[in-house]
Amino acid sequence: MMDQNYIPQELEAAAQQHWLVNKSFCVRRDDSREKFYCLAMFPYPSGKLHMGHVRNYTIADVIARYHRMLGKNVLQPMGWDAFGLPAENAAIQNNVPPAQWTAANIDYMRAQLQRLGFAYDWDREIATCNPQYYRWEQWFFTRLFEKGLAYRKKAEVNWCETDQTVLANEQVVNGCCWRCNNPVERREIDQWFIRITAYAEELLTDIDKLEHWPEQVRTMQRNWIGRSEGVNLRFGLARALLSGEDSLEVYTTRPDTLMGATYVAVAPQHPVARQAAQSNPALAAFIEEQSRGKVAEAELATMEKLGMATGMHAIHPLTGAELPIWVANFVLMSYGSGAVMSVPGHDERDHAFALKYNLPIVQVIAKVDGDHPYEVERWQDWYADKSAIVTVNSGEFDQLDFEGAFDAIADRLQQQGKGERTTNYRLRDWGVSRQRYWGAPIPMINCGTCGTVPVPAKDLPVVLPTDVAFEGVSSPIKKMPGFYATTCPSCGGGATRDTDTFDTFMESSWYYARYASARNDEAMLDAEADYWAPVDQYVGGIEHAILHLLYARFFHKLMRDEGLVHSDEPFTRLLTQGMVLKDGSKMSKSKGNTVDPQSLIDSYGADTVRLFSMFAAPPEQSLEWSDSGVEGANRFLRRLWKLVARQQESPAPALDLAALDDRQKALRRKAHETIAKVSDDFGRRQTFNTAIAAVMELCNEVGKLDEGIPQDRALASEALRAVVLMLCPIVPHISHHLWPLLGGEGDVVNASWPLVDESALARDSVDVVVQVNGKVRARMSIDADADESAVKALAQQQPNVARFLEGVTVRKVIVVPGKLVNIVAN
RNA sequence: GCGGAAGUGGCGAAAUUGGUAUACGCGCUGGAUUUAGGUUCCAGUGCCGCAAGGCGUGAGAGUUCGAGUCUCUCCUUCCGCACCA
Repeated sequence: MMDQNYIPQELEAAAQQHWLVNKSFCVRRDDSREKFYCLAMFPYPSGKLHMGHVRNYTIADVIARYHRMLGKNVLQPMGWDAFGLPAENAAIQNNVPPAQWTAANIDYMRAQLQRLGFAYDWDREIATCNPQYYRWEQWFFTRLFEKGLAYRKKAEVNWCETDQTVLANEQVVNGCCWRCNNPVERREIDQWFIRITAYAEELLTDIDKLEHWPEQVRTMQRNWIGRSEGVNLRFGLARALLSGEDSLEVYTTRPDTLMGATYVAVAPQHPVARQAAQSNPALAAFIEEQSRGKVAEAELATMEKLGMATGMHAIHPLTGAELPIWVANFVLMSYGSGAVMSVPGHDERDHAFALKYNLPIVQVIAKVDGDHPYEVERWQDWYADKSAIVTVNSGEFDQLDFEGAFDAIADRLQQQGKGERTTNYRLRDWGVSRQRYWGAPIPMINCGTCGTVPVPAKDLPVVLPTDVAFEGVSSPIKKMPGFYATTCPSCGGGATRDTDTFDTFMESSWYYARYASARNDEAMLDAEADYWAPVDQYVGGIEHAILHLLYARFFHKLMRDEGLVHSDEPFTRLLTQGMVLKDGSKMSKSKGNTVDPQSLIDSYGADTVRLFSMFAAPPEQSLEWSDSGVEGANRFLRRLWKLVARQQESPAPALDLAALDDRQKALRRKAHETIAKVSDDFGRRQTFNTAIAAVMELCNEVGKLDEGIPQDRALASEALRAVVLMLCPIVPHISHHLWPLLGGEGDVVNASWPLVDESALARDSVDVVVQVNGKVRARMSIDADADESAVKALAQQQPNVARFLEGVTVRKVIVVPGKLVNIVAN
């Protein structure tokens, strides 16, 4: 006899123990079934789970369990993005080595995940700080180096003084460090880069293949890669530079406006600017000020245009005119060649700059219909519309449309060896060196004789020492000769290791593939990875729309080209879950509006927390936290428990379909309509909130059945079995216990998703709404197979309809079969 | 500035293909059970109106027999990018 009261704590522990002992979610290759790889973005082991984790992992778990019930071979692994700065901060604050802090956090959070009942294959668990994991990353990096895809260069980087480290462009948010929010400085330092720009075109075009990704993410990646078509062209220099350089390269997407160029502007860091500054202290001071780079980028965009003349001149490649070269604060050294041809007649920035410094402004583009005389303030309205413009004041290139002018001028430059068509990208190569301790050591050795030498595969991994003490904020291994002193693999002489570590985005760029061959110590990836890849469903936060998801796509292509996998993209379907809010704003420690999942699990059980998370909003939308909503979720589970308990009191007879009356047929129809709707919500729409609502409706109907009537009990039994199956992915623990009580065989986690009995959906009669001029005036129940003219006649006979038709003429009657009749009359 | 998403009861939300606006849940009101509180159960709950009925999906227009849904203009909020030549 089952307990009349729902007590989740004990039954959840029992279910979890059952799954663990039976290794219910440990999977291996099975070619007889379709595979399904479901993955949630792995957590950073920060200490304990927060509500965002719970939501993320619940969504993925529901999807994984649903596909398992469809009969697929489902892999859902879990691991730890274990390297990173917080471990060092904790080490410095609490005097605990990062490795120890991280391991303790992992143990605690693993227990929390298990307490939530997630269907993970724990045999595949990985932690990126484990040398067995990062050795393959080190090996792969040396392969990239050998292929010329990884290189070292001195580069100006974003330097965070607080964290003592370099940041990727992507880690600079509004000119400040993404992590500590302090202003970022610029410094020149030796760095390792990976040539992501070599894959820019493929990364861009393959976005089109990601049809099951949110459009928002695809757009963001397209913009980030930032492809543009234009021309690289060279202005002659009136006097050659000291370096011997006698031309100045610029990039433009609008060569059609070349005849309107009246000056050339270079970035403050440009060689031309530097040389000019040598004999011009005022210019030197200006450049120094502009290079300080303390200004947030958002302000930069709206900042006043500032500049100084260099006194140097450039020779226009087509007219031969001498144009002044200016240093301008709005020209970026990092895009194109760091120099632009300025066309103040048509470019807003060039225009503002020309007005300010009294430089000539020439119109060379006109609107094609000619109705609109050129007005400097208004040209932006039509200048960008390349389909409706024509060149003017451009000598032999006059009266051409955009493409005509583009081609004529590009061809001319090409003929004269002064320029060529080019494609430019906003995307920069990926700087992966970090001057931090808690990361994977970069497997490179600097030898005084041989230069930079990769650590040979047989010597990998380069193990990060974990028994360290921090003095200040800087990396301890930089002061550990035991770590960095080594011999050159090439000449055998004394040499030093690189003491930098990899950007932690390196580890998260390929972990999804490693789960498939997590215990292989012979290779980075093997045939198992090829079997499971790509991930069929990836679930994570929108905050990774660019960084992680672009790097992972890049890595997948690198691994493909190394022969490790044979697909082009790592994630077939992407679901970006919304934020968890409380009182209208994002839950965060700083706002003090967090809810600790652990205390909720302790008081209500994991199923209640899971149910609320899935019920309160669709997965992509933000979720407003509500304590009473959690109560409601728990109340529903208690009701469900009681419905099943009531079933246990007297056994249900076999269902006798022929004996059902209309009321009973309606209930059975409701049950099967619900199965159809919930299947669609789970599979196609991924709207679990409406699926749950539909199941609740069905339960409300089941509650109205009369247990004194044998066939009512039979119907309740059938409906409740379907309810338990449909809820199983969301609330697996209670389902595990209710399933055998309802006569289910075996573990419910291995049961099949319920099927719709089409015959149950049939209707003898349908309810139809009757409108007069679009307003509902009556409802009528009619035979399901009534023909249209009969429906029209019946509709007009409804008393309340007839009342509204008095004194007017019926003009038209529209019939939507099975739904409504609209009588148009006046 | 550019790009994207959204705006529906007191609240979270639903309405999937242009066809009954507000399903489901929360909250609230009344009632039953209870010594009481809580739990549980029953009934009610968009607004105005005694009713008939009218009004109602950010604002305004349009298309249509019919618009939360489509088109245009505008407002607001959130998110992303931001001098990219």
